[in-house]
Amino acid sequence: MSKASDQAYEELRSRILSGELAPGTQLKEEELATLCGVSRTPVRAAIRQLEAELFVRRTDSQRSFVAEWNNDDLEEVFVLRGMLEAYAVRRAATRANASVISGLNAANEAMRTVIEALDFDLPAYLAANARFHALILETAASDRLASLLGKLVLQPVVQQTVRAYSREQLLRSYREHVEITTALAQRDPDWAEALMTAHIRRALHARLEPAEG
Amino acid sequence: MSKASDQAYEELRSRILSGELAPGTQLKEEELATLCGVSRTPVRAAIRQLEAELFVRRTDSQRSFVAEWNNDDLEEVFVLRGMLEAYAVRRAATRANASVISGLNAANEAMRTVIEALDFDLPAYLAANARFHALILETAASDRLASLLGKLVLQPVVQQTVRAYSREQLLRSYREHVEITTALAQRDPDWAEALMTAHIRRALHARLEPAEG
DNA sequence: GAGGACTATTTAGTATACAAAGCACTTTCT
DNA sequence: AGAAAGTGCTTTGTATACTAAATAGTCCTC
Repeated sequence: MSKASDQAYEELRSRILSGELAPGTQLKEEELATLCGVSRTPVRAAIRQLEAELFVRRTDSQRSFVAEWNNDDLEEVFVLRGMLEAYAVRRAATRANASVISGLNAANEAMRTVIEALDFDLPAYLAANARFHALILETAASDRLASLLGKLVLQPVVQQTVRAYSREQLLRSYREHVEITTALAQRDPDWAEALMTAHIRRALHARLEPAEG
Repeated sequence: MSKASDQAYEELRSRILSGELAPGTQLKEEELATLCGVSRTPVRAAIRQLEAELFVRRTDSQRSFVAEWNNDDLEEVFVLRGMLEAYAVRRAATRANASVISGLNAANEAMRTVIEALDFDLPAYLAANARFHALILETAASDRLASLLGKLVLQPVVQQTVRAYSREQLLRSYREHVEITTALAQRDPDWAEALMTAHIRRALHARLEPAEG
């Protein structure tokens, strides 16, 4: 995409994530065009993109709304994401080199630093987490897999998941990342896959049952 | 989508499937607009749709080309499709009712009829095959899963796969469908899943090594 | 003759005006 | 009063003209 399309996309995406455009809100092209300071054309492109990424749903009569999430949707996304990320990490295990491993270690260190800090820096945590998963996906070297996962790694979901985490759960998640990294360094696809499956599954349950700590 | 967009989409899709728009061909909006008898706007929408479905790939500089397929791409798609269809049939196993089972049986019967006929009717075979898989997907009742699989059930691939099949292989595929149907009727998710995984995996190998019969 | 920059041509992106389709409200008929 | 049809308003779809970017081809320089 180009300038105006990107602008519209970023603008809408961030407003959806922040909740300014709440779930269920109807997205009207003209209104959004004014909001983003571009014409309807790039707004249309942005909406279609967000629709492909499941941030937006479309009715039969072609009207767009900010997607709403119930527990079934949530479980569905986590299960699918679990399958695909497990496959990704399996592929990554046979492709990871020293530079990948050190990249993963760096992301893990960043995450630990955030967790151990006195005031919790959510954006930094999310960035480190995203870097870890993105690096694995990149190492898996599968365009199609990346394209599918792109539609499932839904930031609002992850965000809420992290909010629901206690510090102990965050630490546990960090340790899982470290162990996955070890499995990759050992080039053990089975180990990596099993760990990733458990990792994603734990995130689902953390999200379904609010943290107790 | 609406009239012009649909028209452009169908037009382009069928020309890609037929090979008239060969893999590697650059898709130029203006040219295609003339071809489809609509303006560039709906053509753009159609191209983006085909891109999401992986029929079309896009370069960094936003130019579009008909996707080319090598064996790695093929394997990747089959593996991903295998995972997702296995999950679909697992869900379907707990949701299938009598009407679903009879629908699957009908598709299977249609497939058998085509295989046993003297001159092989490829479109009829593909239709029966598609009906079987579509019905399972529908029974799985997961919008997101459907959306992901929609991007992977690539007709050109399936088409070539069937061409590569010998009559014996076709019969084997038919029998697998029958057995999957039985597993669903028994509401046995594990059985259904294992069968589906094997079914898709066999299709991959049939495609990779041309038929000997 | 090769490399690099400039220009022309091709192609995609954007804005805008107009057309068509939905939706909601009102009004009318039973 | 309820249902159905009509009408106007809202929203999306399409065409087209214009803008920006990228590519390829040419010419100049070394």
